[in-house]
Amino acid sequence: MIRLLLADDQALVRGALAALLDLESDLEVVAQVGRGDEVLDAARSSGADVALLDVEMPGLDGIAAAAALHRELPACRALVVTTFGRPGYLRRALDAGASGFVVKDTPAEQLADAVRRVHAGLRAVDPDLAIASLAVGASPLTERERHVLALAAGGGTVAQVAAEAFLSEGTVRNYLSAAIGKTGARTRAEAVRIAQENGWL
Amino acid sequence: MIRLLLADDQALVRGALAALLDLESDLEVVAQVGRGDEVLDAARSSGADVALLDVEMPGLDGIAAAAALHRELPACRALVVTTFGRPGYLRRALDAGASGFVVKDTPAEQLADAVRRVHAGLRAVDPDLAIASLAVGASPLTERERHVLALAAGGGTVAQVAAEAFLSEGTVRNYLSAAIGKTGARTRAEAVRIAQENGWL
DNA sequence: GGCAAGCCATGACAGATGTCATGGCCACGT
DNA sequence: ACGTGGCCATGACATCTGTCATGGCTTGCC
Repeated sequence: MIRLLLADDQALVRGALAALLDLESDLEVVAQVGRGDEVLDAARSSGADVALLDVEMPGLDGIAAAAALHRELPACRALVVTTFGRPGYLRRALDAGASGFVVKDTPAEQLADAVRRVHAGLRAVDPDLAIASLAVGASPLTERERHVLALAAGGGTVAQVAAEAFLSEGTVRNYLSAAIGKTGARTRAEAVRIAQENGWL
Repeated sequence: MIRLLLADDQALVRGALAALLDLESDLEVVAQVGRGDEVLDAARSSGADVALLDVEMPGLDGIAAAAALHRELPACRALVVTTFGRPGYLRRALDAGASGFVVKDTPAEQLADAVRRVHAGLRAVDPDLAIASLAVGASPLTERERHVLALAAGGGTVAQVAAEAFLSEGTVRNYLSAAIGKTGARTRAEAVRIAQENGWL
């Protein structure tokens, strides 16, 4: 019997996944949480074998939660389940020590298989996404560029971003310009969109 | 026995919801689709009593699908189930003839109740969201302003938007300026973000 | 008809944005 | 030690954006 932990901020989806997985005779949902920062404690106290983690969660995102699990509780494997098949997410999830990565587009029948593969010590990765990840590659942005672009993503002006990042306005403009060039965008807003789609923020 | 149609583009969520609802003795999932433009046909051929519609779907969004159902097949009630609790969505869904509106944050137990209420001819609406919808009110944007802002949301330059909308650049700037003013934003990007959060696009 | 209100459309102008050239600093290979 | 390449930081300049004033058009209301 494989013991499962579910982490997803949408209660309806969490409950529905629990119902789906409980139908399998060899699977058992032993814990459910709605925040990333509750994953570690819940995994410890429930003795889960596999944790299904959504990427988008309050408190701590699913990738950071996977990293924490891998470090503190390596016996509990992490399987990241996400809405958005952004290539950068896959790479970051694997770097964080996740054993599997599944998009919510995949047929329901394959989820239980992915859980079993992960529990057996194998990897479970969406093949299409793996190819896309290779094609897109790692983020071309430097740390400062990423940071400034993330601040600008909120829609604030250069002056606001400069104040938040403790940089001069000219420097902020320069980083944004570099980010625009590297993403192949023509405006700041387009650069934000492209970076988000690729999971670079 | 209430007959259900599920429409959600994420196969995993769709399957999981089906598993959850099939656990209820008085509910039966008779059809599942992954695109909005397949809803009407599926509802007709399956004779569903209630349709659970996600808002974000390819082909036709859930709100438009609800409108089509209401017009062509009034015997089948529409219950909109969405990830994003954007106030504008609720208003537009009700205008389109939907009988209920549920956010995916709500506890799983309440979904079956919402289905039963809708089937009984009652309305099922998230109370918090109803209040938020009243507070935000309808979109302050005119049709042209909304259209131009939606085009600009992609991150394109004014010249590109002007070409797509067959307007002069000055006019496009004027609409964007009006949209920025009405949303209380300070930049175009911020106006896009605010409009999206309120479901005005 | 006369009039006000609202939407559509445009151009001129001030201010914000994106590009470029420049320079300091650090790590790396020779 | 020296040069190379990469990242960080800044200011000057051309371009683009957002604001404003203006006018035509339709709609609804005395």
